Amino acid sequence: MVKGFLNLTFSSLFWTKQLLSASKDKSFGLTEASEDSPLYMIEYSSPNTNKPLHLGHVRNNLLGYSLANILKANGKKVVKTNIVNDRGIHICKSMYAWRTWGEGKTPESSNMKGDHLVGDFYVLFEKHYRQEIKELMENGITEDEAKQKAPSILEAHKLLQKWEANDTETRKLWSKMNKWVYDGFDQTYRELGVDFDKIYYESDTYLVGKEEVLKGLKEGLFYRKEDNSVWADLTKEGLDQKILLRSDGTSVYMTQDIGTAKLRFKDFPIDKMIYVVGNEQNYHFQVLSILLDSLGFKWGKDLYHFSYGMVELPNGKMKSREGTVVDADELVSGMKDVARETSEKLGKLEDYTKEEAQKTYKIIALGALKYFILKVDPKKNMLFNPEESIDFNGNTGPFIQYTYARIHSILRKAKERDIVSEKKESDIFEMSEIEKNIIKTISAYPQAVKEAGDSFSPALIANYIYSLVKEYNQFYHDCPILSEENKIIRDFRLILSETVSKIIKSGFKMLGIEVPERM
RNA sequence: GUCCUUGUAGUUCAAUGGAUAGAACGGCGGUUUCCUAAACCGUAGAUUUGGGUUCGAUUCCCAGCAGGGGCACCA
Repeated sequence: MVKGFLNLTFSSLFWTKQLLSASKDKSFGLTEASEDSPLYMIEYSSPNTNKPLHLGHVRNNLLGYSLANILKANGKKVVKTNIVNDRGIHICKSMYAWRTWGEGKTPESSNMKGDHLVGDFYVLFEKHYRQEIKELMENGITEDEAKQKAPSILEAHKLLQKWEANDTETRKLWSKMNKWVYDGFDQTYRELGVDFDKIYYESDTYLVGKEEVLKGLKEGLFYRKEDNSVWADLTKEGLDQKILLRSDGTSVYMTQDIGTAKLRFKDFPIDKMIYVVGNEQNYHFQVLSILLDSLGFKWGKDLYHFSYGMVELPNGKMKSREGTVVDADELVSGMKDVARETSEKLGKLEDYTKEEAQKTYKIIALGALKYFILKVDPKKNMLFNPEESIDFNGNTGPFIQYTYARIHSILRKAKERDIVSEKKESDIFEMSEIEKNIIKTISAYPQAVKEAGDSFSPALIANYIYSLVKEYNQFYHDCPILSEENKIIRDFRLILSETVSKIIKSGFKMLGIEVPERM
């Protein structure tokens, strides 16, 4: 007993038993889903189709994908879903700009990813729009009025109305441009290594939401104002009034989310619905939960808003209008360049073919990016400095990948020398403190997985893996493995190393990060 | 204005009410005839302020200060 704490020591035999049980278990720390496991649906990504994905989406995508893996590892059934906001004024702005100034440009003709092309027209729209507002204001019109009366915005609204009225030509243009965007998104998703089991489109769900709202109106849950708009009164819940249908009858974000939710629960036997959406929408989801509940959906009350923090840049928030966004595609390709340069400088992969090397650069680049983002508590805002943030040394993805690669280098050599380590309990040697510590950490893996699942936190996995690797590197530095003459100790250390690498791979898989055999 | 949220080394991040607040980057100083030095070791350096609860508070409560976000017929 020291200062009221009970300090226990265990024998080497105890620790070898712990290690062997972890080593022999093929899915150590993981729980398989069974027939009656609950089904979790996770919505993430949820892009608008008027611009390419940026750093904020990257955090969302990585968190959503990782969360899905973590829940699977905890024995849940998981359906990953994406709600694509494919309709609305934003895409109409791009459509108007393309039709007006696009000169028939296509992704092929301009050699551009479709999402970037469409995004450029959105920016072009905003530029013209701002100019028009400025001119109107110089003619003595108030800012509010100018924003509504500018010719560009009137045209965009006209397109939106035509879209809602199913105008053939408008729908054709809309389909064409959205298709460009989807091709671009698919490429980015593939690059990031994220995927979905089921994609919903708001153009398919908004009418369902509208029906629900009108039904609620009939039942007296909502009320209609003189101007024909429909509202929910949430003052009883301590909130305010919320608009559900505009005076022209068109639906808003909230309405669409109600429709999407209804469709999803019709399509899947969902036990828990998780929305991976930024914390700027906390209020929205609070309201959505109440509205779904009052509309009689029993699952409304316990929907879970996985509310993550914003990604900030050194000079503040990302603002698309001010051009201070970090583009997802550029980010990834920049990371790959740095990975390649670093690797070439160190001369590590000289006997690799170009393809093999390229593949490894990608694994390292994405490892760095993903780990950097996922190691931070999802709930908190995080700062991203494009110049300094992504490092390959220290507490980083590549540091952990490097440890994995070194272990596998040893395991390859062991194989070459036909060494087959005997997996049997033994206490005939004195284990070092660091070896005991590593086994202690290994034994804590199942608990770490469980806690990450309970608290929906990829950061816990990242931090766990880091501490394991930190300990292992110390051991690697201090203790000979293959060159250890005592075969019992050598085999023990091989098993220890192999088990650590297995956990690195398993934990990183949950984070969506791959590990290289060499680097 | 109102509601929510965050303040920890120079910087970016950790820390279930519990032992000496833990890392990384950056700084300074070391380690390579030895399984990958993208590694390892040493060193200096921090809980926003003031109250309260508690045997014990970075953690819980109240107030101040500072940052971020919400309160749209945007999504």
